Amino acid sequence: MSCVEEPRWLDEDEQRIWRSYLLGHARLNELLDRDLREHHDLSLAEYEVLVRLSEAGDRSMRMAELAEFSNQSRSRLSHTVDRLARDGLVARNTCDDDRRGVWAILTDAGFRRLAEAACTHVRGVRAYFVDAVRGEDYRALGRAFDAILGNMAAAEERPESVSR
Amino acid sequence: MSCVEEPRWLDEDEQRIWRSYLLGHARLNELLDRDLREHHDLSLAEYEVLVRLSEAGDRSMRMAELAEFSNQSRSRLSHTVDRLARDGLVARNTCDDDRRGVWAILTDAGFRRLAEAACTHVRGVRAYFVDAVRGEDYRALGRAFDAILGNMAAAEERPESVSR
DNA sequence: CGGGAATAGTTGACGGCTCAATCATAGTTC
DNA sequence: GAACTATGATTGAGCCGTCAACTATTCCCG
Repeated sequence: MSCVEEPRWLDEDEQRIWRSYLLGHARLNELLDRDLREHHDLSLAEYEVLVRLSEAGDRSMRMAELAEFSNQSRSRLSHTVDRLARDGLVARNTCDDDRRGVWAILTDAGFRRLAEAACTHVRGVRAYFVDAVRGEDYRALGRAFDAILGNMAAAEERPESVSR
Repeated sequence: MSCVEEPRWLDEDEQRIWRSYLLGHARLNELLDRDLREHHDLSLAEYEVLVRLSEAGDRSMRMAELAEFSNQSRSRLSHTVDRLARDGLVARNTCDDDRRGVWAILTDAGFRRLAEAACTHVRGVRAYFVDAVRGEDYRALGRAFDAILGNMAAAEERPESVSR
């Protein structure tokens, strides 16, 4: 299926900024992922899961909730937790009150690994992201992504989407 | 290998914005990728390659250069071009003056497919990114990612990196 | 010229992600 | 309570990306 009418194309500035964002994100992600893999044998996705578990009460969370918080599909989370469980960093426990459900639990080994990795990771996030941007622009960046998120959420509500 | 000394942790605002960015990017990317795949059977990576080729003189580019411009490793580009060539959207031509080299060439079918896809894609980039952000914040976002890119490039020059 | 280093690109194995199908359990309706 | 539907999570196939090894060509330097 293709698009029925010409869109408003991006002007030069709009395009330049869009591409800075694309390139910047790609490079940053690559760097942070590599740091975690090299030094701590964790992918960004795995790290994210450990972080969210560590912040939860009892260091545990239901799979569906964990999927949301760690920005992964349920299926992807299943696989990620498989790997983390294989390495002993997370354990699974079936849920008593809803026996379809499963709790993912951060083990002590998982907590220790996270503590080490967080140190490296935060250092990177600071050096390459937070501290690289002027404070005023940093706040603007926050507003920008909040707007993007809000707008996407609103678009999902609306009946006819952008693409045809 | 782990990190030797405590980093300066992110304060609440820094962290909130960092996470907005992570989530916003994840959702946006998902959406744009899905639009391209559903309507035009192209991944974002494939789309990017077609775009860069279409902008080059003669609709063709050396593989190494194309890899840079489309933000992919050379190896990844090889695979991506494999797929595009299999679908007849790109052709390969060995280079006359440097016989190690290969030209990737956008075919007519590739150009047509790109024209269709661009329409959908630009519409999405506009709706979900460019037009979702206030003009002032949009420019700030550009400055932010330019700073991030500049800073990473500078860091690569320096001897000792952030991670240990 | 000859040999070693550098460069262009490809390949294949492996791991991660997506998608659709599946299983098990829970809720709902008559 | 039987049948349907909805929900929570997993599975496996297939595609994509990464990494290290490889081939082929060119460059450099004595």
